[in-house]
Amino acid sequence: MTVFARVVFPLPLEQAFLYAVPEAFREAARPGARVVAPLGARRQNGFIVAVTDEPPAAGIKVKNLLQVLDDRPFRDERFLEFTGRLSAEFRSSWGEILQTALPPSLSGKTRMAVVLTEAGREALEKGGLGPKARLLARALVVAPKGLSPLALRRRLGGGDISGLVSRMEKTGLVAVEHKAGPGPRPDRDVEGAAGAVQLGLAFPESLRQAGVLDPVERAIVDGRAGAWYVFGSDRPRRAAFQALVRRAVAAGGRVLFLQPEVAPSESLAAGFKADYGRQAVVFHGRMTGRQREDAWRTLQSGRAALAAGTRSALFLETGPLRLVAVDGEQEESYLQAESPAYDARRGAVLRAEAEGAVAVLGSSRPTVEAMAEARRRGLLVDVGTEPRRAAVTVVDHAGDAPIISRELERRLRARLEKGDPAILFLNRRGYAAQVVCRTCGRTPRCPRCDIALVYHKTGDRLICHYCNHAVDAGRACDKCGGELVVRRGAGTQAVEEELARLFPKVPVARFDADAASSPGERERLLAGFAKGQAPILVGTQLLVHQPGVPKAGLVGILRPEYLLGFSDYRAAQKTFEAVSAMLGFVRDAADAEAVIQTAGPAHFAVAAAAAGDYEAFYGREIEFRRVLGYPPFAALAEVVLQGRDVRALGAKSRELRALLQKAGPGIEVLGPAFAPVARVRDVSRVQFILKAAGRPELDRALDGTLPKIRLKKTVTFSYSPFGDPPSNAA
DNA sequence: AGCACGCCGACT
DNA sequence: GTCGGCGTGCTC
Repeated sequence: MTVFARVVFPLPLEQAFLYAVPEAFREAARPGARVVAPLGARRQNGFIVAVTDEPPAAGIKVKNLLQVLDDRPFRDERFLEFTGRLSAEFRSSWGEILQTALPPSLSGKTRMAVVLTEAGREALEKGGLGPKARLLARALVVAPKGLSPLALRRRLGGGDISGLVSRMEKTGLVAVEHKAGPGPRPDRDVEGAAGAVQLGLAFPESLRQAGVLDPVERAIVDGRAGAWYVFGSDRPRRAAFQALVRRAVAAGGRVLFLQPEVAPSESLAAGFKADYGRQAVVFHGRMTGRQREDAWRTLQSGRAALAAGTRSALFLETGPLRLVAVDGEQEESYLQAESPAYDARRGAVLRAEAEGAVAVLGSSRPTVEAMAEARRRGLLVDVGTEPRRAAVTVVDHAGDAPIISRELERRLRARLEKGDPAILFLNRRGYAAQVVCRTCGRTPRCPRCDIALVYHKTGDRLICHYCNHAVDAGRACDKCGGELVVRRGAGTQAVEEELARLFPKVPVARFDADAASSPGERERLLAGFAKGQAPILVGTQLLVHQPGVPKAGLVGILRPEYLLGFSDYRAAQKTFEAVSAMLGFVRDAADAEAVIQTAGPAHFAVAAAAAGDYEAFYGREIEFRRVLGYPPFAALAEVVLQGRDVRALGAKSRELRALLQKAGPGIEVLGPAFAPVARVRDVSRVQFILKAAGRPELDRALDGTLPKIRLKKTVTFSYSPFGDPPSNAA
């Protein structure tokens, strides 16, 4: 009887491939084992996801596996099941997900090398080669071990050389060698769980509402799976998470704790170590290979009870999981858009489910999608919201008024006299896009990205904010040759200048992508502000996600309504989130204050954020979603097609539209339209929005149509951390 | 993705 | 006849 293995590869392919398992590998070829298999003309590392004795369907010629790299699976079947569900839900490659779940020491791929043969060397010396072939041979002469096809291609200027190489291989000028992948993993030195858990004086925070966490704690203690949402402000929420971590660790379990950013993960791990006297591991995408390897080894030794990190930590091998926590649920950094696409918030719930652990998401300002589902399913744990102590003033401020209103100026002056620092937020760099042609009125646009260029006073230049393409601001209009004039707009640079006019003696630190382009520069700017050398800090969204910014006595938020202009059904939520996050930089004290200058003070997202009233925001937003049929009341998918050739892109997108419309009743097709970023580095982007009552309808439509469009495409689905609501949720 | 294959125009 | 670029389709 022949045994077959279903194998997935770390390639952007959704399908699995069937291979026959040679007798010698029978024992080792189990789900989760890494293998080398022939795929087309190459040898390719992959992962066994299933073993079966069912013969292949007709028309499929199975090949033998070449090698099984592990004598035991690199992860258990529950982890495999989790990644399988994740890949299916996000329509991303299972193999790519498994590849990212590999410790660095195992992530090496098989290498292919093109080497020059003796005949090739002779031909080169005799000059009997074409120009291109000669260049290739020259590159190989200096590389006796050969070059990978990719490296070779780069050395020859990046063009397609596959035809050339295969011809040269046929004529014996070059040979293509295959080098084996890395050997089996070294044996682990598993110590088993370390000594008794020491519950120090740690975790001093207590919950006001005793008992609300009881069901969650019971599930952790009993070792049951489950999912909950902890809603509340920072202090009670932290207390709740600490209580849950304590339960999980006391029960001998491991904790996976996801955070939106690196800094809180580091402090969480440090606090845990101090409190428990046990190891904790930090993991995030910016670590070096060596650091990742160390983290893996610590986890595999069994000494660490807690792993904290950003979205990539989702795949760490922790040992027996009891709790998967995700704080700051509203943060979009949990979403990975590039292949393999996945959402770590949904991933946390899926992983907990597969491994019999409890998943707990938390935030002080949940996405409405998560909140709605948590309520509907009875998963909401409200740990209480502490009122904000600082005062917030909303100033009605028309778009053409001076950048800094009288009101803000007055309060700034008072702050400065008290020696109290201030932070101003404005989400635009430079001077804003107000460069126009005096004759035809057009705004110059980036020739490659098709967005408005932004005037930067430094160097008197116009700069594209997507690709950094820059032109002289003194040039003539591209369209009519007229004179370009700079109309003063409102970017961070203009704010800085206005401040210099209003407060000539006060140094101002500007923190945006221009002024804070390097980590060193960022540190220097923030240190200057922290030490009081520059009592005013002006920043963009970049500042919001910066660790270690000291809180201020006054925070000014300028034109937050700008965010509402995005063509996205989540614009109000994004605005509420951004304004709330900026308000988080006000010192939590009765004498501290914030000023919001906006042309849309009546908009509920701005008003609710100003009032610190999540419920008010949620009530309005969920109603808006219901009325317009947006998630969570419908399932939505965004399909983005990309291509260099705009005409081909247009033809393909019309074709896709026709296919989608035929695909079924119950699918609403919006588009094609240019994506918000219509062109980046010469690649144009066209998007469709698909709306349907539920996810199954979307999948059916996409299954039958997407494979027929041969273009680079990405699909993003509406967000749902607890799983999709039923189609009739409305 | 990466690779083969086949087509076509350019060059010798 | 080569050579070299490019589009298309497949990989168990």
